[in-house]
Amino acid sequence: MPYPSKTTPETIIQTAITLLEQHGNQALSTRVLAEACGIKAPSLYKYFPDRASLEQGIAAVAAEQLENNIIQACQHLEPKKALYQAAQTYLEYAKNHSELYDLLMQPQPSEGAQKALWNTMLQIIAPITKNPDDTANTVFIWALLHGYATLQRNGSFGASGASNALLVGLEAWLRGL
Amino acid sequence: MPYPSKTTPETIIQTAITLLEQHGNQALSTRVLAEACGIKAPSLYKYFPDRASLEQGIAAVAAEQLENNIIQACQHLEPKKALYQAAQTYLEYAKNHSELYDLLMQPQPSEGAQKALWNTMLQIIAPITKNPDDTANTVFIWALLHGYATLQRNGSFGASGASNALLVGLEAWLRGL
DNA sequence: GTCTATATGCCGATAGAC
DNA sequence: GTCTATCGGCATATAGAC
Repeated sequence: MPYPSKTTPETIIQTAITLLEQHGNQALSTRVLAEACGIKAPSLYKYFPDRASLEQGIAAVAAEQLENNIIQACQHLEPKKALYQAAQTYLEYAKNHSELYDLLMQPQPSEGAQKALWNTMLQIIAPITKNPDDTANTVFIWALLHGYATLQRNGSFGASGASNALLVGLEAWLRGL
Repeated sequence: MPYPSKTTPETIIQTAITLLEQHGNQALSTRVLAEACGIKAPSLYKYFPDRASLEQGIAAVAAEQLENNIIQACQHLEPKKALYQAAQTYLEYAKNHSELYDLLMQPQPSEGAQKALWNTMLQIIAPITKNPDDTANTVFIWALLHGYATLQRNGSFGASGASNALLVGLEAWLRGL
């Protein structure tokens, strides 16, 4: 609660993200969020009509972060290198911001949030297959990355790292294209 | 509530699965489950010490169902055909029992439940790569299937089906092995 | 724009009688 | 093995004063 203490939708979302990454979405109640913002719970409703709209705002920020990370990491790389770099960036984001990533990938986020991600993936795939709207291969790569991110987070791979599994698989896929 | 009305852990789990698939895990409270079983909520605690153990029981049943479906569908198929068939069976189960599949894949299910799934996938992959313990490729395939299943369920692929994307990708991957 | 007070509902879990 | 009664807590959201 810095001294200027200006409450805006943006500051609320930022505070929410901080708490979210620490304790998960389910632990983020209106009361604790309001307290962290220096106000009381009912005051939040002056900025967001309900909880769903707050979560949409959070998801939009998360999508933008992930998108920017990928675009920045892949600039000026040749197509295949860009794919490897995008995959690594994607997985790192999902790992380092796992609760935020979970929220972004929930069944009903804002439609635009996931759409932005889709377009980002498409831009990575298109130069490789030389198809500007390669739906099938974009689906394939996104499914692979999302599945790997969540299974790794859940500990489903066991203690063994499985760290290079994705790289090996991607190489095989590229060879077989 | 059939007339014999014998309550056992198994009948409770079966009732829970029915309700779960209709309304999701979050809507499955001890009260509504008990009512569907023809008893009152506190009586459930005679069979399961807490909610977590109930969910473990449910996850175990789900894992067994999925495992059996895959094994049965792939019997006597040559390795690559078996992979295609396993993938299709996996995705169908995740689609037709989406709430149950969600529960199975949650961060903290019984450790054994997901391990059974892992071993099933391993048995599909091993004959293809001729490596009896091919961790890397099993990770790759499982991540692909899980990611595809969840993204499809979330509607992340948009209206366009993306139905053959997985098959096309798998073919490329097999060629590149 | 923030507050107090409250409505209304949900949850998991326990104690103890029968 | 099932019940009634209850504990203690959580949540989202609204009404109305200041």
